Amino acid sequence: MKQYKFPHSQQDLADVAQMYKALGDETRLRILGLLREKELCVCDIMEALSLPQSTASRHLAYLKNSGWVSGRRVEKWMYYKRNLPTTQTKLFDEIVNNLIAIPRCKDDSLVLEKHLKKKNKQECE
Amino acid sequence: MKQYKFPHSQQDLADVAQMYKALGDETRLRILGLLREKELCVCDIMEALSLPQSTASRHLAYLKNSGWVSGRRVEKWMYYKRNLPTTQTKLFDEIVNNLIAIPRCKDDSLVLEKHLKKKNKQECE
DNA sequence: TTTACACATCCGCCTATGCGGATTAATATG
DNA sequence: CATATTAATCCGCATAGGCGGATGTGTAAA
Repeated sequence: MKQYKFPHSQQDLADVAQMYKALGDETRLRILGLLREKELCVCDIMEALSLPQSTASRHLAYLKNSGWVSGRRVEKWMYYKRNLPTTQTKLFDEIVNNLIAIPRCKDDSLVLEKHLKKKNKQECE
Repeated sequence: MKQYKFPHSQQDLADVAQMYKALGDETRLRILGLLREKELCVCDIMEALSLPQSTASRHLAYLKNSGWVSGRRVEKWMYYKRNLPTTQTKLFDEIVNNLIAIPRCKDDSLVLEKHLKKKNKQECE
């Protein structure tokens, strides 16, 4: 899996989908919830969520590769923390509104416009 | 798959994960992009994105079951439109901040606090 | 009721991804 | 080097979910 960067509003569609994919798992959401404000090592997360070590580590790797967190080694421990966005942020409604910032989606809209203009009340209504 | 409702800030963790899962696919992001402001029928989406009919229909069903869109039949056509959130919205940074509103994540935080207090500088630092 | 159209669902196929125990790797410490 | 600790990766297995052609369903018109 390639590396993705936060934020994603100007990136490829695949990158954006990848970031959301990372949020589409209960365990990863719980981990992100813990990392909301604290930097934590793997053992903290394991114990707080009662996860097997391999499970905790695997999900942290997934979150890291999706661009949500980053890790640094301190002696024997790996500490993970959120990647903070570099731009101001918004939310759910914005999630959809911001899709227009993705080149592929912008192209799609143009195609749709052409299509709607062409059929122009001939079909579908 | 059970039905989910927008917005999800007070719902079960599984519901939240399901909504994000729906965003974790390029085709569904493109479809949501088209539905940003217009109500469209399946054939519009098929043609705008050059998708086979079964593919368009399947993704729309997924988006509907995840709570992102709703559909209504008008004669032969099925029109889909976004489900508008009922509360004000924010974005990426907020996505993580809002995890604390999910009961399971809140519980997790309490467990973590207990854990951190217990080890209290005995290990890991 | 037959036909046509728009759409939903079924189907087989294939890849992605979840799980957690076992193993490997990295980092101390003796 | 031997050992302990922490975390990453490997492994086999199971399920979710992507794909698109084929088939089924609802609606309308002839």
